[in-house]
Amino acid sequence: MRKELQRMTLRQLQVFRSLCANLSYSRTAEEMALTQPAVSLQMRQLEELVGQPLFEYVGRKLYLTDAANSLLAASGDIFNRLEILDMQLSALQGTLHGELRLAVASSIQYLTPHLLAAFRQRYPQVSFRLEVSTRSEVIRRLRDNLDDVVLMGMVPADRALDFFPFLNNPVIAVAAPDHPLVGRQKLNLAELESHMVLLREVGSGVRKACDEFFQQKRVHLQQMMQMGSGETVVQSAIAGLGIGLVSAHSASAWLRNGQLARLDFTDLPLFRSWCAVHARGKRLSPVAEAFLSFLRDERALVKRLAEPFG
DNA sequence: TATTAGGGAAGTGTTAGCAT
DNA sequence: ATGCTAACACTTCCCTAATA
Repeated sequence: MRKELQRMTLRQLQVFRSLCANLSYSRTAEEMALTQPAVSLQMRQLEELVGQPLFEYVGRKLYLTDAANSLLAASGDIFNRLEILDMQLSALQGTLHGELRLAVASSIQYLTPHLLAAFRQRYPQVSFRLEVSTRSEVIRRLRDNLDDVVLMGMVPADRALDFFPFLNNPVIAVAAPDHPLVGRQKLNLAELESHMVLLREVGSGVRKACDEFFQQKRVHLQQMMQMGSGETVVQSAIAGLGIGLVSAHSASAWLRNGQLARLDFTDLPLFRSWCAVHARGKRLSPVAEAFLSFLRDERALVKRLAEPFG
């Protein structure tokens, strides 16, 4: 490694990251409680160590150079590592504290807060940053290493991922209480072919599971509408648009209060699993490790938490 | 808005002297 | 040998004021 780089200080990187975010020397100075010349000087010295310019002006606007983008990514790693160290040190003193960064696919968003609450009961010093996104967005976040742990169904086949299932994710058929199929027992899947069926959007885990399931069972839907989210499928079913196929976790509240009825198909529910996922080889923080152990070792508790949603 | 100059305060590293 | 402390020099940080 070039000797100069090793003389880079954490202070310089802090200022650098702030400047990258603010794209203004004076705003950075304000944010870091420095004077503006101090920021300017720190950056000039950092540029000297790096051996290349980090910022350039085009007109009045400040832009990052390629070197700055590389440094930004590297400094992100460095500060993440320090955060992990901080957690490790606190774990050595007997308490686990720090932030768990979690991204979840939208269908599991209702259950997640209950998982977090139970986890926090055990580790009261832990805080959370929760990101709720679509399945494809969650996959992108996994690739960009933006979170500690991801919860999703239908984990993409990718060798670079480590995952394990921690909870059943039943996909059920629901409809408005006045739907003609409500009340009939042991329905055959072929019945779906003569009714309007509401499905999640392509790319969602539930949709992927349904498509594979129908193909396997040789069911060919005649009338189908695609909705943008589990929430919308549920609301469309309530509104009487048709039969919705959704994760039981997203329909439970409306099943309980009677706005939705569950249809009794012999081949349903379709059992999939919720999985905890992270990039293989990722250095997990102690908090992330503890959360994964919690999901892995406390199946009974997790299952109990999920019951109101099943 | 960014840079430069000059200076005080704080931090860091080196050395020597002493104790264990 | 090893560890601790104090003294000193050097470096770094960040300020104000002036300037491009």
